[in-house]
Amino acid sequence: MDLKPTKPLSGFIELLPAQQRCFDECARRMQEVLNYAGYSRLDLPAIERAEVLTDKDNWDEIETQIFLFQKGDTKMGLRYDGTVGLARFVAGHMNDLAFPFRVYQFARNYRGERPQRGRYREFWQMDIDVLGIQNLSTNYDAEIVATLAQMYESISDIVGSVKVKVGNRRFWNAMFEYLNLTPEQARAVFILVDKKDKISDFVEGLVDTVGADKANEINSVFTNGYRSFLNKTMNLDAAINEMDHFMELLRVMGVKNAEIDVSIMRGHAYYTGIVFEFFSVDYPELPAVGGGGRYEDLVSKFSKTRIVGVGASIGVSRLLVALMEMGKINLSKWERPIDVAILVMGDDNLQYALTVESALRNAKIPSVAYLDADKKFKNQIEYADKIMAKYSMIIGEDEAKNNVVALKDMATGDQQTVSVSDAIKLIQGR
RNA sequence: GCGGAUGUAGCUCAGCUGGUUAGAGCGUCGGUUUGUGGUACCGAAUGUCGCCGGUUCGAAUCCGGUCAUCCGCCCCA
Repeated sequence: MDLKPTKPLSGFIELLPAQQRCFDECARRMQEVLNYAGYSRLDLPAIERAEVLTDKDNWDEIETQIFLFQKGDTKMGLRYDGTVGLARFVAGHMNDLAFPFRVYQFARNYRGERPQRGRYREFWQMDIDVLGIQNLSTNYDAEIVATLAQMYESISDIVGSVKVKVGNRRFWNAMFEYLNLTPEQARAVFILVDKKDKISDFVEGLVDTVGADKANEINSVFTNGYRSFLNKTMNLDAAINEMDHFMELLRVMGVKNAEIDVSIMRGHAYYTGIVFEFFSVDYPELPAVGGGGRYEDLVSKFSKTRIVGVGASIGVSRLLVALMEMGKINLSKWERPIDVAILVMGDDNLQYALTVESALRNAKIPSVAYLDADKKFKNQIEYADKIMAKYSMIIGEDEAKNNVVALKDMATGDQQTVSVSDAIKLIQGR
């Protein structure tokens, strides 16, 4: 008989138990930060109607990378991020929500594209949004960045520290207006700036697109700084002041490692103002590990009410799984879930062993009994060793008869015969 | 969709210019007298050498195709 493959599909992730415990702990800490920051969790369906996931505006971008399928006459697909579902949800439950609405999702998302390092077809993402009706102060933009920074900080002992780079779409729109670019030129420059760090012929590209003079001015944003465009137009002033105010708020909220980098654009069509991306300081080879920005009219395809907001996401898989695959996360503290292995010398002693196991578990000591009680002792203690139990508790005829256990410290090899209650005290260090 | 690399045991890989029954380490299972592990020793199981075709007396090895995986590009998080 042909054996079927044991590997998951390309781009899908499986974690080993210790890795999963580490992942869960990181997720727990980040969600704890969100709870204190007043965010409610939303757990939406992974599958949405195809018409919800796609529309004519972004069909070309999305159609090639989305998992689409059909049941009967219903076309559906797997969500590729949290934003679309959130927009649908908010539009449908506006009466039940209080705005500004702070909300997060921690969920698997799916992209059908070809995988590469740090990019998966199924991945966990933490989506964080603040939504307002009609208006929402850009102060929330700063607050959400501060919240993200705290989330990263909460796991920095595991994944290292991050820095955040801040850009502004509004600044570039004002620039394009100031330079009188055609929409086609603006779009081309936008893409060039977005890719600036990746390409070597940035300036040449600008010259080809807008001519030498304007290319020079655009490039001077990076050589002389964005503030050199103050006092040119009202919109430029507004955008520049917005960035400076934003950075001032980050400073007040204690965000470290924040800097303006106007080349941060983010490809998404829906961002309209401040945008930001988080990068690993300790592992600069990783792509952005999170980011987001301000958007307008998110909900317009579901509702006539104008909803604006600021959203961000943390690529949890990208960050954690990539580091695990690189061997950069010390998993030793996640590899020891069990404190006590109860070794049972023969079926006759099983019942007593089970009462001991219950006593340990009631005392909140993670413990497992080796229930193949007729297996050789050697196999049992090898198992205790393999799961890295701190203690073995050996239960044979004598122990069962006298209501005691032989407690063995697996690191030192020391062994003593004590009552169950004394064993619990010893294990708990009292 | 495009380009590059790689497909041999559960895992990591070795097999030089084609030559009989295909190897190592790790892991798994068993054993070194059946209440003492991490070390050591002995033994065992497991492969149609990714798939199809071609060249050849003979192919894991050479050639073509195909599929898959990884890396990169496009695009994106």
